[in-house]
Amino acid sequence: MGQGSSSVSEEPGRRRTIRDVAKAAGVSIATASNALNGMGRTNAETRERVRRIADEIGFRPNALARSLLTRRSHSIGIITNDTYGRLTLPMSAGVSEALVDHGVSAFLCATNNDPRLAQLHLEALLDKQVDGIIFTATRLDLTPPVDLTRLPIPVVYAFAIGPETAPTFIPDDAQGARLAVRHLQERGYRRILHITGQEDYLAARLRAEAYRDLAGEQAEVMFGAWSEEWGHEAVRRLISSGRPRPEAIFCGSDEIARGVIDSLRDHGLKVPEDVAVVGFDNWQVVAAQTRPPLTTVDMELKELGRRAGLAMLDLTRGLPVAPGITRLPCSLVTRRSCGLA
Amino acid sequence: MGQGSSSVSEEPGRRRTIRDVAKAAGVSIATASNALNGMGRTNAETRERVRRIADEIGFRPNALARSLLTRRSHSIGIITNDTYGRLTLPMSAGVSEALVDHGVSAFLCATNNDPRLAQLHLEALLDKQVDGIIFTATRLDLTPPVDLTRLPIPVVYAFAIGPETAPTFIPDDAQGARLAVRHLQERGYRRILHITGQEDYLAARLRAEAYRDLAGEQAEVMFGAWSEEWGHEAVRRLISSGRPRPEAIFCGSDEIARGVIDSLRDHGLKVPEDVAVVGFDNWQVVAAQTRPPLTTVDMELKELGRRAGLAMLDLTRGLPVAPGITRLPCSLVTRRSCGLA
DNA sequence: TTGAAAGCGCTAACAT
DNA sequence: ATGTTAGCGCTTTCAA
Repeated sequence: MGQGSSSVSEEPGRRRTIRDVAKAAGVSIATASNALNGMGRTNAETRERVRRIADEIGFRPNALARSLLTRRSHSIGIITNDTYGRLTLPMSAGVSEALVDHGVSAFLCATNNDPRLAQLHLEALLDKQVDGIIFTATRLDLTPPVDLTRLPIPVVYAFAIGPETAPTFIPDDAQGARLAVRHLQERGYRRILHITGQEDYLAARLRAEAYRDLAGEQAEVMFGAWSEEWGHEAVRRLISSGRPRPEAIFCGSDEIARGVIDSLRDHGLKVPEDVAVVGFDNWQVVAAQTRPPLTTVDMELKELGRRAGLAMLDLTRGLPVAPGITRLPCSLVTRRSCGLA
Repeated sequence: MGQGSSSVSEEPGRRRTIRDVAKAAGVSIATASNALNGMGRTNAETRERVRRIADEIGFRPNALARSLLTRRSHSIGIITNDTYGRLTLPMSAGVSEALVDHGVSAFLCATNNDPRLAQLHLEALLDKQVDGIIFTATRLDLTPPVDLTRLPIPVVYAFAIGPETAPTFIPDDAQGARLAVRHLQERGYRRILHITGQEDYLAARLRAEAYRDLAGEQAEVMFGAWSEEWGHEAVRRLISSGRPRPEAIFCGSDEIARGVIDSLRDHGLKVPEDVAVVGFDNWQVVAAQTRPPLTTVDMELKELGRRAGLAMLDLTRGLPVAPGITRLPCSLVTRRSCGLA
């Protein structure tokens, strides 16, 4: 009843517990807990008082204690093989965006594809009772460096293809490729060439296939490395082959596109007047800096991460989530490499 | 004593607890705990048996329960304003590398510089009882979007300058710049120009200052944007000014260097024969792709992260850690833009 | 509406 | 060397 007992602020270093709140409000711990979380079970007046006091003394519930009881840690793990950041950071920013409002935080584990490291990280995550794990990689068809199929918690795959039973979110590479090719065709470009990366990458095959479907008879795919250098080399071969040159080139990555554009210029060919070029990735540092700036396909990685985060949220709440692959649409960012908008 | 009671595997879904281990081993919970963690306090034979059984039934201690008692969560938070990844991911990979062997995991919080988001993340971290926070940013002189100075836990700054009382790890920009300039001078280049980014970036000023100290009378700094375009523009100005052209150009970033190199080529100047170029960042996608490949300064971000992680480890153990700025050496990666090795 | 009590899984005195 | 007990901070029956 007495409220003045300022014995609350003894031991200034210690964090306030619900005990402190209860004492200061002159109620029991249970009532304090109810007032802070429960709905309706407490007298409105009491509830207000408890909440006000909790606020005043700066009470914040210990999530560890709560989790121990509720068996939900409100944290998840993101396991990635990416150590470079281009894909993983936008993705996990998207994941966090979906989770942070629900008080869920994400442990980021960079494995560098090392099984030992991956195992270590996984054990730490499991011990910390994460509610789920999101696996993400630098290529769709990468096998996780550690077995994720027998875990007691849900696993979601993002930019990586998991087993059929697990929700998997990947960019719709075929749709992205169609976006690019159609964009070129709509502007009147007919003979379109596709210069892309390694054929053993699923993404490369998916894009090439979609391209072939649209490009007609003259469809021609040049597989190579995912590098600027390959862009140069491919153009060099093209020119020296003496064949009629394509009206447009759809590139499998912005880096390749950059090589292509530079090489085209070296050969006295103007982009887009002589040859139009489209890229794939919308990797700012590359796409915005080509001359002219590159029209390219954006995989919407942040949105991809957000969707993966949302799925994880549902999963941890016991809600049903469709297993299997969900392909998320890519968008086209138009700059100047296929003529003016 | 009877050990055969295979009642252990009731409820297959539930995770094993130390209770299960104790029961299966026919000892008390305390003894089981001691056998698993304590040193010496238990009979060697018992210890072995307990450990073996724990292993067999797949027991893993619940870190939440342990943390509640020990007041160490073995997790930390990394708060970054970077949503792009170039700096943050290598850094936090370094942090993790230092921590993972000690069972410490890192929550990654991308704030996008939004105070609301930062506050949200911070509260979640604090509630989860993280042992410490590492703040990191895309520029040294960035003010955190949320107050980090009154926290009950240690804060370490990495690639961001904190208050004097906090351990701060940043690259030694001056030393990096000297590395670049000396490298040029050792190869006989005399008139060296410095083209760099925005003057209001501390890093730009630090590098420019170090450059001026070494470059002698003809030292000249051109501040501008951190972009490839500025590299082009700067060279254009240089040429059209009609002044004698420099023998070498030290650039404040790889992107600027790329613009410079391309522009030089456009003007018919050969790198390194006519003008040598050095960059700063060693950002693979840029530095390895210039023609010729770029000799550049590497800030050793992963090592920086590792050091920050190590400092955090000490701090959470109550060991003394020197407050204030620690500048970590940069290294020079030689490619071909200043002549052959 | 409120409080007493049990207990999440574990560690750490203390007693045996 | 081992077991008993208390308790970390919280939620949740169940009784009052």
